[in-house]
Amino acid sequence: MQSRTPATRASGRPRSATADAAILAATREALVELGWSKLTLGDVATRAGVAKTTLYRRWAGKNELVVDAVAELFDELRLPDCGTLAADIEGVVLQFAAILARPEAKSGLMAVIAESIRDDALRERIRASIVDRQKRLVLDGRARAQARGELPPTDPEEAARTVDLIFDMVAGTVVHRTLVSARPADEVWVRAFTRLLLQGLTASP
Amino acid sequence: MQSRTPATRASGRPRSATADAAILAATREALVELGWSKLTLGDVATRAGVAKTTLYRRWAGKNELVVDAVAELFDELRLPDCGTLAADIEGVVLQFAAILARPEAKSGLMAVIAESIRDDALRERIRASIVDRQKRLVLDGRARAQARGELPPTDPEEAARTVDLIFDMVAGTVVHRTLVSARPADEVWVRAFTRLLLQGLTASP
DNA sequence: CCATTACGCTACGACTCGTAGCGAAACCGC
DNA sequence: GCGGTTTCGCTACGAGTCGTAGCGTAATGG
Repeated sequence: MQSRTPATRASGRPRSATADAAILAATREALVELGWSKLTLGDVATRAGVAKTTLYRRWAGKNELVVDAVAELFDELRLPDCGTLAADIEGVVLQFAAILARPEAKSGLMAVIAESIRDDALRERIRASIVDRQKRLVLDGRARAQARGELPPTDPEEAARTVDLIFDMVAGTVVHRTLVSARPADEVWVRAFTRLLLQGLTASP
Repeated sequence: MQSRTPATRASGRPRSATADAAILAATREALVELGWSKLTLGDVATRAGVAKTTLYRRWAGKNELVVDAVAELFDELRLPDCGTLAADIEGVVLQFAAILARPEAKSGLMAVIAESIRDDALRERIRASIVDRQKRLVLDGRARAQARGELPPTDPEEAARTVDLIFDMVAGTVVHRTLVSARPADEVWVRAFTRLLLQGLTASP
């Protein structure tokens, strides 16, 4: 979404909002049927019922389009309040895993992340529209656990550093399980993962 | 490497082994300079000094070629014996992070994993030549730690299940840190990660 | 020496890309 | 209503890549 500042807004025919929605939906549909590599902008345009040139007027290319299409999948992500830190983690990880289980997320997410390695602007777009919203859940969850007394209090500076680490552990582990090991992150697995994350390897069973 | 079973081996001109090495090296070179998306087989062939048709005789396509080229990067991965579990983990994670820091690994690994989502044969190829070797390090490291008495003994069945989880946590976290968060997995970070992995979130500082 | 396989080279149709140009449509302020 | 402005749909285009076929040559083994 390239937000058009009201200052820049001039008179003229406005862009169709329904076209935006149709294009993004068509992109996800094409991701499911064709996957990333065989997805073409011409095909998406046909599916959405718009001209190919309209796509190029709004997005720089395939990468940016897919980022926006996939980002909408993560809109539903919420931090539940289940009473304990363990339950909160299990709840949010299960939501995350459910999104990653959808074929349009699998096909699109890894591909755009791979592309972002040589494209800083794309990485920033992914960070702003996908990653940061996930990281906020970790931040909020940790703050809530400290308020409950489940975690030892730390100074804010130390906490910020740790949140980055925890975030990489949670998101990275679930992504690896789902996309590399290609096995489902179901309730049994999430429980074992949460226990390991909270208690560590050295804890006795 | 499509191993030719000696039974199938017939007479005729043998395939050039030096050509194989030149092609894989050229592939990594192209990955560094062009990245995954702009890498073409015609370009690789030119760099390697072979004909484009030779490439297609040995590999089914871009995906399989890059898997083999990237797999060689992980040959150097070894499990050190540093005396303690914590030191062993830090050592192997630092090696893994060093490989992932190389641009040819960054550009190629995520891309082929993304492709493998819609291609089971490719996923199997990645598993056999890249993932399984990494997982073996976790398996050996855990066995050694139990022999030292650093981990509580578990029955072999339970251990196998846990190794999968630990592997996803270690590999997933390092990959996410390096490729998604795009920050270096240096010694300071690895120490903090190891501590969290061993002691868990609830441990007091 | 002969069968067999790999190699280098060229050429090819099919496809996708991203852009340009055009007329028509939709919205603004006057 | 009436210009000015922007978007839209459509068509067409050169450029680039793909994967394959065909051919003559080079390197093995029996």
